[in-house]
Amino acid sequence: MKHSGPDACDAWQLLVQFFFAQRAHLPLLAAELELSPAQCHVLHLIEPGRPIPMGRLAETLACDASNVTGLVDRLESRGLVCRRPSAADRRVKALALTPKGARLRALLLDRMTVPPVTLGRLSVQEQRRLVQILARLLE
Amino acid sequence: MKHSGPDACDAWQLLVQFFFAQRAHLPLLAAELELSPAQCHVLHLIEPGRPIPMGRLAETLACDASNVTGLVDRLESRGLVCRRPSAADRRVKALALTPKGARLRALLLDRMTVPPVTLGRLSVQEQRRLVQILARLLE
DNA sequence: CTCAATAGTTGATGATGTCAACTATTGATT
DNA sequence: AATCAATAGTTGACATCATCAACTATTGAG
Repeated sequence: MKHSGPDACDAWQLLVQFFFAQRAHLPLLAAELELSPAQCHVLHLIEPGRPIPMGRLAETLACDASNVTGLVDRLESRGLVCRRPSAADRRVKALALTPKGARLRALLLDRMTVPPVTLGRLSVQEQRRLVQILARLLE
Repeated sequence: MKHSGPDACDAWQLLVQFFFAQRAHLPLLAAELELSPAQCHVLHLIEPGRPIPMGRLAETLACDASNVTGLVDRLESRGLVCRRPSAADRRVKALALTPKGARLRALLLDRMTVPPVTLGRLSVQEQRRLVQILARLLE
């Protein structure tokens, strides 16, 4: 018994293709801000004013906790994030953006969300449809 | 003169979000096949029966040529790809999949293109629309 | 109070990625 | 034909990414 029809497979295949295409762009974009792709991902996940425990970060990144330690070490040494011991549980350390980190994050999101020219080939109606569909995909 | 309207920006933002969500899945999926994310990308780019020069690979991956050397060294030592000197230009080496490599690649694509459950939430009509839109985005 | 479980760090190791320097080959200019 | 800059790929040095195992500190259940 098949869960997804041929159209779902086609769509997914295209999304995977899109994913690999983007994967190649990220290092260049990151380098311009003197970040690595992994650091971009971390910065992307720490929302301003919403500190996040390191453990949750490891979970979202699907990587080992010790990897997060190193990643954060480097970001912290550049003054982009800071570790704050949690009041509720003294084992956990919450990561917060410094003002400098928040500015860099904003710049990063800004650069990343400049749509490529190909998006301009779609009509406004198609763009809206795409938004609707993707929103349901990600919810 | 405006290049992209607000809808294009929204759409792109969602695609970026999708990208980061997928990025976290890849290492797990790759590990099941005893591959790294980078190796998945390489394998994805070498189509069976269509050898590709190492330089082109570096270009597509947007990374240094020396990086490709190491990447290919490891894949070759596992018998997944082989370097073939080009007849036309003895400087270039074309990468081809071995039968074993082709099988692993097929397995990889198979696993990657299993649509996530969220795609099933879309109607078939929406799926078709998504396919149409993405196809134009990637062409 | 004890003790297993959890959050994070450390150290060892391998993979990824860059850069600079190198070899071999190519192709254009003289 | 001889030269020489440009190109394809490799090598070595080095930083980063990522895993694992072992460790410390803290928590929470019994």
